[in-house]
Amino acid sequence: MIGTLVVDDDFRVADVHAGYVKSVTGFTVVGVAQSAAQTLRAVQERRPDLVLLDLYLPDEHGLDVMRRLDEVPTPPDVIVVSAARDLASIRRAMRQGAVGYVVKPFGFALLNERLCAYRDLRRRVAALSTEGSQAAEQSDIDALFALLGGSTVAPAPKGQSESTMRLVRDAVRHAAPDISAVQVADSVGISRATAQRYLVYLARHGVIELRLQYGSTGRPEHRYRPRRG
Amino acid sequence: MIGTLVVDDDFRVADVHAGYVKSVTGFTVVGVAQSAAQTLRAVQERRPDLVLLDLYLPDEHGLDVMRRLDEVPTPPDVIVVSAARDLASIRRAMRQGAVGYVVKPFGFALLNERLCAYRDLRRRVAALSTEGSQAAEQSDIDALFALLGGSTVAPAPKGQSESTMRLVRDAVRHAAPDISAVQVADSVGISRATAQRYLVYLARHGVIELRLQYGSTGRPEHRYRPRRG
DNA sequence: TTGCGGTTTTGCGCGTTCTGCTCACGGACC
DNA sequence: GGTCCGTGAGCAGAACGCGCAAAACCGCAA
Repeated sequence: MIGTLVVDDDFRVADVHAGYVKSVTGFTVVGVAQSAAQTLRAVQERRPDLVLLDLYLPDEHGLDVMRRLDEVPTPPDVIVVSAARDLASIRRAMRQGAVGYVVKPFGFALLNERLCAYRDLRRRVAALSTEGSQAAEQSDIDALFALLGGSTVAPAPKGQSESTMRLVRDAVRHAAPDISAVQVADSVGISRATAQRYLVYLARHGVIELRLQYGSTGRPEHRYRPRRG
Repeated sequence: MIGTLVVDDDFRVADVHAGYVKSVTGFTVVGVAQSAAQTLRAVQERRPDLVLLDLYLPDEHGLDVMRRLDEVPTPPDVIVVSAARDLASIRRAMRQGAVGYVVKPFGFALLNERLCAYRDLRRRVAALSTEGSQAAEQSDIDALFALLGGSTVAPAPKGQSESTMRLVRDAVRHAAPDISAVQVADSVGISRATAQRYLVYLARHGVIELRLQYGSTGRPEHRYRPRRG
């Protein structure tokens, strides 16, 4: 079990995040903190493996807190969870060794993906440490760093391109609250048929959600939305 | 140019590494250090972008040095260079935000690959920072973390020449607002196949940007444009 | 309640165009 | 004269748009 500390200045948001974490197999929530002071104390007392760290805290900036997390005997890993999307914060988080960075607000799917990637990383580390030879090969190290990036996307669907996939996914992600196939086609600049092909693929793989819109005459319209818990 | 500080307790090894770094286009060596104290001073004085950090230093362990590098005004990135292959060191280096970990002894090819990956990462960051909106998308952040893994592409510039690369790059740079593969081929005076080979390489390494042109029937055309606002 | 026509949307095969890969040719450097 | 590196030509297939048929709903009448 991966003990996780959830940090957010808004306790309702923290609760939602904690709920997400709990429903991912292999993860438990060992505490919830709403300030830098609470975070540091919780890390020292509960010894979490992972911290979901918000950056906007009332008493201190999250990235400064993060730097001090290294000073405890068993420093936790950190996934930054913030509405801050400026490059400076992202870059600094990376430099300080964050294993992930998700922008709020986000749905369950995104966090689930990151947590699973982190779980894979830990599993790989555990597998290496139990192997007879204590010496890791360069290829093992490379594999670990590659897991940091996360096997985020399925590399190559058949007959579909990565660029178009991103366009369609972003179109759905920015649509509020949902969007139809023709709207996606119009927004991206592709034909309806192509848009539908990609939407079906994304829905089948759980990246987006499908809802049927009834009411008017004719066949019900498929409306897509980004996956929320 | 990416200013690099090479750190190794053995000055001959440091010299070899410095030679490697210098021969990678885009990198310069701004200093060489053989101890923790020298490293810290050099970082403060020379402000390198990147540090090739050995772990076995006479006065202090490299990972402890690394932690203190964050405290300077412009903290550098770190690639760990060490004969230590134990999981604890590797794990801690990752947690502290190392962008790479190469085990000694290694050849030029390996270091070259890592440096190229790091250069791609910087280019990507620079491209994002010059884009009008300061707000990065989640997908952009994901891409940045994926570049940390680096194993995404084989950065072997094999079968390509430097002069042709410049020709293709300049052709894209002077095209407004974007240009197709056949147009590049026509403009430079090479075949379409060759132009495409170079364009793919440049796009993969973040020098130019790729956009798909939809609308007409048939496979969409790849249109390339230089990276900037 | 059930069946039928109308309507709108999805789903799929097909043709089209561009890409990416493979292989053979030509020049340069030994 | 052999070997290697970069290029050009040709071909399989990747990824799109078009158009039609089937699907799935609603309304209405029997």
